Amino acid sequence: MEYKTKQQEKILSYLNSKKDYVVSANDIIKDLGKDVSKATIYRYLDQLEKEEKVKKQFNKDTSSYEYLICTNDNSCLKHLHLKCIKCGKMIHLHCSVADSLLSHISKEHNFFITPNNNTLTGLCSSCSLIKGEKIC
Amino acid sequence: MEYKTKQQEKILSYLNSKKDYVVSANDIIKDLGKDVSKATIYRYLDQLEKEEKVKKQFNKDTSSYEYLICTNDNSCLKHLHLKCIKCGKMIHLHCSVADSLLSHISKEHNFFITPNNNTLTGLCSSCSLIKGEKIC
DNA sequence: AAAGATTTGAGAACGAGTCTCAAATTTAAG
DNA sequence: CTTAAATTTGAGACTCGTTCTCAAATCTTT
Repeated sequence: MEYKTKQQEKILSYLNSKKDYVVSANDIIKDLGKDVSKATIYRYLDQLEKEEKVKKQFNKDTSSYEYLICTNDNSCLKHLHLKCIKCGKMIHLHCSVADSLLSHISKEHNFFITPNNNTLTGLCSSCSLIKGEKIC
Repeated sequence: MEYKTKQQEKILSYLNSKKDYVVSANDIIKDLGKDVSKATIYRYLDQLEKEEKVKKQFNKDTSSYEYLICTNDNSCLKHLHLKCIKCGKMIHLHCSVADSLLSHISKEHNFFITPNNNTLTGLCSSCSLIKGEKIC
C-alpha cells in the first residue's frame, strides 16, 4: 500500500464504512468536515475515481455526485449496477443476462461502452417491501 | 395539439431539428438566446420532461443536462438507450436481450427501475469507425 | 538543519440552473 | 370593443455544488 495522509485515511475509512452504499460529498463533509477540508475531500475523491478505486455518479434527485468504494474484484467499470434511490444500496449485476446484453451491444450494435453511466436506479427489494432478492 | 407560444414553438422545433441527438440547454441558448430567454428555455424544457415529451439526462463530461425529443412511440421511459459521447446520437434499445435484462431485474432481483438513468454511454459505430450498426 | 516537494485549508470564484417580480401577451367577461 | 383576470415572459439576482487560488503546513531528501 502506498502512503496516505491522515486526511486521506479518514476519507477512505469513511467510504469503507459505507461499503455497498453510495455517499455524497456532503455526507462526508458533514461527518468529517471538522477534520478534513472540503477542498481535500473533493480533491481526494476525484483522485480515487481516476485510480478506479471509487465509482462516481450523478444523482438527479440531489443534483450532486455520489461515491461508492470499489472492492478489489469489483472495479465497477465493466458491469452494470442497480442503485436504490431510497436506501442508496448498490447492487452489482454479475448476471449472465446482463453480460449477454453487454456483448450484444458491442457485437450487434458495434457500440463501445465507456464505463460511466452504467447504473440503473429504482427501488430495491427491501425498500419496495418485496421479499427475496436473488443475487447472481 | 394544444396552444403553444412563439417561444415554445421555437424551442420545440429546435429539438425536433436535432431528433435522435441530444442537445444541452446551452446549445439552445446559443442558438435561440436572441429570441427566447434562458428562464423560458429551462422552464419549458422541464415542462416537456414532465409531459414525457423530452428525455432529460445528465452529462458528466459537461456537468450539465442534455435533452432529447421523444417521438410518439418512443416515450423513452421503459427501454434502455445508448448515447454516443462524440456525436450525441441516441440509440433506443428495443432488442429482446435488453427486454430480457429488464424483466430479469424485476423478477429475479425484485428491483423496480424508475426510468431515469436508463442510458449507457460510449462510442457509436460511426464514431468508432466500425461499419454496420444493426438496429433491432 | 536547510531546501525542495507535496498536501492542506480558508475562502474566493465559477457556472448551471432556479427564482423573483414587473412587464408583456392571451384569454375571458362585461 | 374595453376592461379585467390569467398566463407567460425576461432581465438579472440568487443558489449551491464544485473548483480554484495560494500561502501555510507537512513530509521527504540531502
